[in-house]
Amino acid sequence: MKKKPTMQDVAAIAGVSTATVSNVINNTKNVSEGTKRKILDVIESLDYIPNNLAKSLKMQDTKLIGLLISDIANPFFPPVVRGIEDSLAENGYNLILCETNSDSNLERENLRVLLSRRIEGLMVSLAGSEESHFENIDTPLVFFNRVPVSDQYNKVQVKNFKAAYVGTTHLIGHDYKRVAILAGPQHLNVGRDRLFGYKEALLESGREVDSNYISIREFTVAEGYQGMKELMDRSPKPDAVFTSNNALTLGAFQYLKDAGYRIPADIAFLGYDDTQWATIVDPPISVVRYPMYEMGQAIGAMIIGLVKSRGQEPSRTIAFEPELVVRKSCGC
Amino acid sequence: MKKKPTMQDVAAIAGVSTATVSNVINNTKNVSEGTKRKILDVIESLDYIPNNLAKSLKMQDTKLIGLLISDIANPFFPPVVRGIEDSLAENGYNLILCETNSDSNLERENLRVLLSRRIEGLMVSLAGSEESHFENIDTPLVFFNRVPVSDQYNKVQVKNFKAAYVGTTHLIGHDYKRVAILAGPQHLNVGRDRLFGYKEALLESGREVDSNYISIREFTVAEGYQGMKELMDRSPKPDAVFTSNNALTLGAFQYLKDAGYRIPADIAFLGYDDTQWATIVDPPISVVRYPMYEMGQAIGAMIIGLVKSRGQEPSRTIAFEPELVVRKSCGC
DNA sequence: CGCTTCGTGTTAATCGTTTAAATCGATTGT
DNA sequence: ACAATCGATTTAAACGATTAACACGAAGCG
Repeated sequence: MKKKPTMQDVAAIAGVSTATVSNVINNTKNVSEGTKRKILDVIESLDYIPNNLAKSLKMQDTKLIGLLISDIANPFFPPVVRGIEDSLAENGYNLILCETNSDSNLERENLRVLLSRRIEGLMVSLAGSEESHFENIDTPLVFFNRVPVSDQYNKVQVKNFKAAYVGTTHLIGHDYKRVAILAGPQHLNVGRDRLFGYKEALLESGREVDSNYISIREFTVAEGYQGMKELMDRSPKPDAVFTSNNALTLGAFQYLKDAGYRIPADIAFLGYDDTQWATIVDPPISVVRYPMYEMGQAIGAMIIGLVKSRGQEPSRTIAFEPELVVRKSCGC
Repeated sequence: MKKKPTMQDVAAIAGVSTATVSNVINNTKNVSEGTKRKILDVIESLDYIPNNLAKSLKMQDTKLIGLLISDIANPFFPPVVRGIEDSLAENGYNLILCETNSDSNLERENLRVLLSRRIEGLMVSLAGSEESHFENIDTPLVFFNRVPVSDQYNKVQVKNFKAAYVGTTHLIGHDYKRVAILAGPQHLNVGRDRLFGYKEALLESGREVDSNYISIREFTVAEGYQGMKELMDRSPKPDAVFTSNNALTLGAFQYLKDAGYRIPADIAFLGYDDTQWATIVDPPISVVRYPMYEMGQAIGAMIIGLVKSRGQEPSRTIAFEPELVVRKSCGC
């Protein structure tokens, strides 16, 4: 761990000034072939790597973008993050990752740290319903997935309402009589909008909304399991269910298996997000899905755009279309 | 995007020197209650957030740790990264994530930018078999998952040999006659060691190693599918298979389902890594697994330890024990 | 009363770059 | 022959923090 060589060192050994060294490194001015060669040789022999902190300080840019999410282990995020990373890398930016564990206080703290690191842009999937700490930051900001309602912000979203609407309508269309939903927390847009979509589909086809067939749960596997059990304990039992998040889907499916229900004979099943296992379970399950990698790319592209335009653009929202993938777990 | 206030600004408005401001922010010297209050007020009113670049430059530390992996969308990584993040956050470090897409050239490039950002430590799961670019860096370094053979490095590993050995032995013990393996690339330690473990188990129990029952494949779902097909086209067919990676497991399982084989009646199945779907497929599959989150924590703890001891410690290797989880897909 | 000690606060150098402005010798044009 | 121009290089001032060294008035002490 000896001290790393600096540009001063390079300059001294090559017998030139730091300005010249800087100029050959960045190709920013003409330097004679001779001195250029000499400098490059010294750089090589010292294993000199420029200090980007100093450069960033002087240049007022860091090529660093922050990402603030609840939990990378949530299967929704990895493909999205992959898309983001690819987008950023293409533009020479690096990603600094912070997890909030869905805790708004941690979110606020992490936000401060990121800002003090002078990130040039920030992408966030909200921890909770608290969003005031984002109000006056003057760093380009893109929300995705869990987004605030206010449209003063840039967002990359999913058509949550439509996803649930399309899914529920599909089930209704195949003549299931008692369509249930495993819904998410109502303080999150993703929870609310999907429940609304479900209700609207019911109402539009002349059905009633029966709260017995609605279970509102946290977005976890365990809650999905419990929620599904709760729904199947109703009498009469629902004959179809839409699980409005991937964790809920997994938990619900597990319960139905454990309890010995046959799908779709006893109950039709429509899940959320096209996870790896959707096609290998028995029966392969139908789902409402989004192009997650592409969403990630869009998020990355949007933040880069904002950074380059120095935040002059008006706020935009991109909303991705859901796609219904019909397999064997419900009417088809 | 107006210019952010600096410590100079705060000092000027509060009518003190920057030294004093710095001292109240860092609690590093006694400052009278009065001036402290005044300074804090100014900080508040300006929304002043210290510039960490300047601090890092002066202090020669960044509280930044690099992570170099092939692809966050590989289901192995998310839980590990979660563990790493938690470990780092606990110690006030941030994570900067780079993906190599398993390309050693990209790996080398990313390494350079990370070093130029003056990360204090680096964690890497190798892109390929090329590792020379890590040879002379004097930044604390921890390899995990895909690691170099040389024991001059710090590593957090998995007992790959043992995992395959234990798995294969289990299958042999339940009297399967023709135990096959879906093995990984032999230029990676994880591919090699698992194949060795399989062979060793066979030999030790007096069996022969039959290359007809070995399919060497890339670690992808598609290759798993093809590889499984290849194995089932042998005559006589294998009556048990060990799939030595999670992607291979998924692909292989998919093929067996598609081709209509019954598990374990037609073929016993032993998978790798305890993924979310292992328990909901039919039958629930037995697997060899590792505590991924805990591995992540260990990796994080190790790099922090190295950073704090300034790299004085001798190289260490931590190797996690595999655990055999027996479900319904093979003899039990 | 003179000397030290103490509590607060300031001065100024420093970290490692970038870059506008200055320097300096050689070349060019008239 | 002399000014103007040009190309290559250097000088030195930033960027925004930290901190050793110093300054200064008040208090303590023999």
